[in-house]
Amino acid sequence: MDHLQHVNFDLRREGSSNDNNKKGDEDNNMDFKRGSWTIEEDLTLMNHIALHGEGRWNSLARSAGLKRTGKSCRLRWLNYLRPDVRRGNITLEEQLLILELHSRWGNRWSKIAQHLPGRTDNEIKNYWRTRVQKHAKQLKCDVNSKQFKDTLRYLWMPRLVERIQASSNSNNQVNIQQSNDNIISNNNNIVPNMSFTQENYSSTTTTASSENSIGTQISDMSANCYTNYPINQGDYGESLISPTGYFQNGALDFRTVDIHDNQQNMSQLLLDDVSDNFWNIEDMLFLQQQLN
DNA sequence: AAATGGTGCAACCGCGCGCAG
DNA sequence: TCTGCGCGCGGTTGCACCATT
Repeated sequence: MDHLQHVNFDLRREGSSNDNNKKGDEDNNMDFKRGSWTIEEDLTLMNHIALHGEGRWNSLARSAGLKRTGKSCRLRWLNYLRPDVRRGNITLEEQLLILELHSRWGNRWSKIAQHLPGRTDNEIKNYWRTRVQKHAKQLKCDVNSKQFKDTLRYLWMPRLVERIQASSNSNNQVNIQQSNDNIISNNNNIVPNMSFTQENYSSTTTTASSENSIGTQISDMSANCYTNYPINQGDYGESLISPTGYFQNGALDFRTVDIHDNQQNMSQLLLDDVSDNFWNIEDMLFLQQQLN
C-alpha cells in the first residue's frame, strides 16, 4: 500500500498550536488533530463525502465527527482520497504540458492542474520544485532567468516532444474517444455511489503504478495529449494543444528559435553540468548539435 | 553494518478573494 | 460599506525513504 507510506509521519505537528487564529480559520485551534491521517480518518471522510457530498468543509468535518479542520479535510480529499486522483511518475507528456503551461502562467499550479487529469496542484508544484528547480540549480541559473526559460523552451521541451513521438511510434494507437467516454471526470467532483471499507480502501486510492484500468487509460490518454486529446480548454482562448505555438499539429516548429542567441549561455550550461540524470548523454549530444 | 546526505511528497501555514448578512 | 466566514492558492516544512559513503 504505497500511498499509505506517509500515514504515520509528521507526528511532530500533533497538538502544536499557534496564536495567529484569524479570519475564522480553525487551523491553529488546539482542539483539532493535526499531522498524518489515519486509515480510520480516511475512511470516515470518504464515507461522509460519499453520502453527503463535499463542500462546507468546516461543517463537514464536524458532522463527520472528525477532529480535523475543514481545511485539513479538504486538502486530504482533494490531494489524496478523491477516486480520480492520480499519483506516481509524471509522464513525458505531462512534463511537457507542465512546462508549456508554466511558461504561460507561471506558478498558477491549480490552473495548470486543471489541464492534467487526475493531477493535483500540490503534485505539480512538488514536481516543479523537486525536478525543474533542481535542474536550474544544477545548471547554476535562476529558475526564472531568461537563460533557464530559454533552455526549457528551446531545448528541453522540443526534446520531450521528440521522445514522446519516438515512444508513440512504437506504441499502439489508443482509442481516445473510448478513454474520453470512460474517464473524463477532471474538474468534476466525483462522489462514487459506494461506501468505503477497509477492504476496498486501497482500490479507491489508485496509484499510477497499479495496473488498474483507470490508471492505464489516463496514461494512454495523456500519451496523445499533444495530438488529439480533447482536453477541457477552460479559459484558453486558443488551442491548449499548442499554447505557445511551437507544436502546431503535433509537429515541431523551430522557425522562431534562434539558438545562436543563446549559444554562450548554453555552452556555459554544458560546461557547468553534464552529470545530471535529466540531461543525459543523449541530451548533451542533442544540445551540442543545436549549438554547432 | 552504520552513518550521512539527498530526495520526494504529504501536510501545514498565511494570505487574499468572494460572498452573505 | 463593513464584517466574518468559507474556501482556495502558493509557499514552506520536515519526516520517511533511499542511495551513497
